Amino acid sequence: MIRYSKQRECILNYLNSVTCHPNVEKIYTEVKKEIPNISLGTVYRNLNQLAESGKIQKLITGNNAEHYDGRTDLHSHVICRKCGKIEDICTDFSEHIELESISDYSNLSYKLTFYGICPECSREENAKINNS
Amino acid sequence: MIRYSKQRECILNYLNSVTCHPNVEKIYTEVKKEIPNISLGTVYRNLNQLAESGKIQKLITGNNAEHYDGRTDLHSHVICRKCGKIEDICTDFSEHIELESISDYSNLSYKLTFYGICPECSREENAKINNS
DNA sequence: ACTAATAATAGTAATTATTATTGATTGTGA
DNA sequence: TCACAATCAATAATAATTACTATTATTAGT
Repeated sequence: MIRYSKQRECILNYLNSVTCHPNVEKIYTEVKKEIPNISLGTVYRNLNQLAESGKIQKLITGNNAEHYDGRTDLHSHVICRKCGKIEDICTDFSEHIELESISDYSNLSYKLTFYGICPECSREENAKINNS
Repeated sequence: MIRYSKQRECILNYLNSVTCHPNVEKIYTEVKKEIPNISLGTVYRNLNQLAESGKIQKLITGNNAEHYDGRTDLHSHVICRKCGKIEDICTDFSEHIELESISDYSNLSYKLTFYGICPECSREENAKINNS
């Protein structure tokens, strides 16, 4: 049985209040402002539970640290290869991807993730080249 | 300058000889059969280097452990939500995904990953339901 | 409202995956 | 062949996550 806790509510509220895709550390420090003695384990436990119950989304980014998204609708992300920043992609591809025909796995879903260099990192890169 | 090492060659050979998508531990134990005193650090270092130089592909699966793929062409994977098994998907979607129009990031690429329940895990699931 | 049952918590220890360090060894261009 | 940087094995260190335990808080039933 799942019962209320103000810690979990606070975590969910935070994720719903931002458009970024924070990692656990960021979530921890933000929620700490509301509940100063919250424990990191509590944050992990509740994030997993919220993701399990579909109230938030766990993102797999490859930046060896879990990131979370308050949006639960199907959408894509673009991740910067340099700085690891994550942004939403609004274009919808679902009409092009017919899940049934893909494989013999059941309950199929998909994740479409883009990787690139964000404008800020591109600018830095160019500055470096011009200076050398 | 990159120079030859039998350890790296052995790792690459192993990855090219299998169609599965092993994690570091599996690669380590397999390569150990050829080179018994190889060090785990060496496996990590060479996997990163091989991935960097594009000879193999690092997979981001969410099963908090890196997996690697000897295939370097653009293809998709399907991952079982239960047991974490990874398999190749042959269908090509690239014609549906126009990278340029996606975002203001440069050097864009994408990863399309499917999640589902594999036939084996489905069967287990059904057996469980029938027994209870 | 009171209480018993137990889910959730804080704090901390343990685990797991990965990277860094170090000093010895080895491959390669000169 | 020789000099030297790349690579190695072994091990220590770090980072991310999970597990443990005694305490606190929520909830269902009275």
